[in-house]
Amino acid sequence: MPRVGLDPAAVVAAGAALADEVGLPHLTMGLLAERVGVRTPSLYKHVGGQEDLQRRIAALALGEAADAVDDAVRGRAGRDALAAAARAFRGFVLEHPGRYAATIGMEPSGPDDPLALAGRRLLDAFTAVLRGYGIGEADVDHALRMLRSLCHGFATLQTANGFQWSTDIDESFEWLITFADRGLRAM
Amino acid sequence: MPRVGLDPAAVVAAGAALADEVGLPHLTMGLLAERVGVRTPSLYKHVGGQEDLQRRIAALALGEAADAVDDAVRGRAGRDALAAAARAFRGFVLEHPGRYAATIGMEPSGPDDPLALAGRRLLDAFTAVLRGYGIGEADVDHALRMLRSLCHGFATLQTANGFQWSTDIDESFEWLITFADRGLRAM
DNA sequence: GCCAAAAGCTAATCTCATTAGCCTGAGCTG
DNA sequence: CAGCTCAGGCTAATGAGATTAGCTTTTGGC
Repeated sequence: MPRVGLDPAAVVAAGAALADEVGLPHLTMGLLAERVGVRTPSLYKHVGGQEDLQRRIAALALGEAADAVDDAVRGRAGRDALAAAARAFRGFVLEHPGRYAATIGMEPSGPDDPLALAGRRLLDAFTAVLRGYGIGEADVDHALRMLRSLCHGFATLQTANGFQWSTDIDESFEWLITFADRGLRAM
Repeated sequence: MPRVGLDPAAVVAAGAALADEVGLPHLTMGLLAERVGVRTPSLYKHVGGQEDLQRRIAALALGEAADAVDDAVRGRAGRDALAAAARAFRGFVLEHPGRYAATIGMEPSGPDDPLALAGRRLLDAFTAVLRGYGIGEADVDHALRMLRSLCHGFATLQTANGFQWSTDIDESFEWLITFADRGLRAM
């Protein structure tokens, strides 16, 4: 039995990649095992099971999304920052639909759960965008939720093919950025 | 063997109700069979299988959501209409999270698929809201997608417990309605 | 070289979805 | 009223997937 040299991180990374390829619902332990070159039960030496796997994929995805948004925002402010953040976020979701789907409905088990930390980082990245608009203390949380709903809603609807009719989707997204920017500036 | 008197509609309705109670992922054929008082295989006399069941639940949900939004909007215009529609939509999703979840990622098989018709009705209801704002022809589709992303994103994030921190969620939703209203009026 | 733990594996179990094939009762026909 | 048909139930069987138990082998530290 040649050792493959797996570790939890490798399994999770492979699982995330596979989820992006075949869709989260079709990510099965057997398929993942085949992908990493072991028999199914061997996976349980590295992850606790499907739920644990999905949880770790979710944490990975949120961390990557936070990195992407962070990078995009760095050095920008105002509308530039907003547009860069929104595009980076949507780009990430479209490029990694499977791993992003793993984050939906996943609740951190505690405040030091890696999932919670990654989620916090993503949130902070968007908070930085708002800072450039000089939003009042009382409105920051609401504005954050609005931005998050917009980006999350748009991106998930698009990956689900939820926009049926013909108008160009990228154009709609740019329109939406402009809409949000104007609204925030008008506060 | 006492006949139970099932038909597809009854099975779908029970399935939708059960999905709301236990969550869509936990809706199993066995559980549904028990709920309607037959053995599992008997369900297949009424629906084609899990995928068909979910499809029908989705169509039911979209139709009900369209009804709810339609009713809410009737006789209102402008901000009143927008607020009523948004609240009705979110209310529906929060009250029926399971059946609404069934609609996500579900693509109509053709233009006369009941799913497509129900989706169209829901869309029309929101289009009616926009009419009151006198949005230009070129912007209607974008604005519609924006509203949909906002409502869908907010509602699904809320049902997934995606809003962690403490600020009141209903308050955020009202804030969001105001934000959208101001943006639309400023066009 | 020896030992313990880690990392594989096979075999077995359990839950579900789905299919095959049987049975019956309800309604219609003669 | 007897008999036919078929829709709607049922039991039994199959097959996918997740998971667990328990065995074996490699690997790293002494």
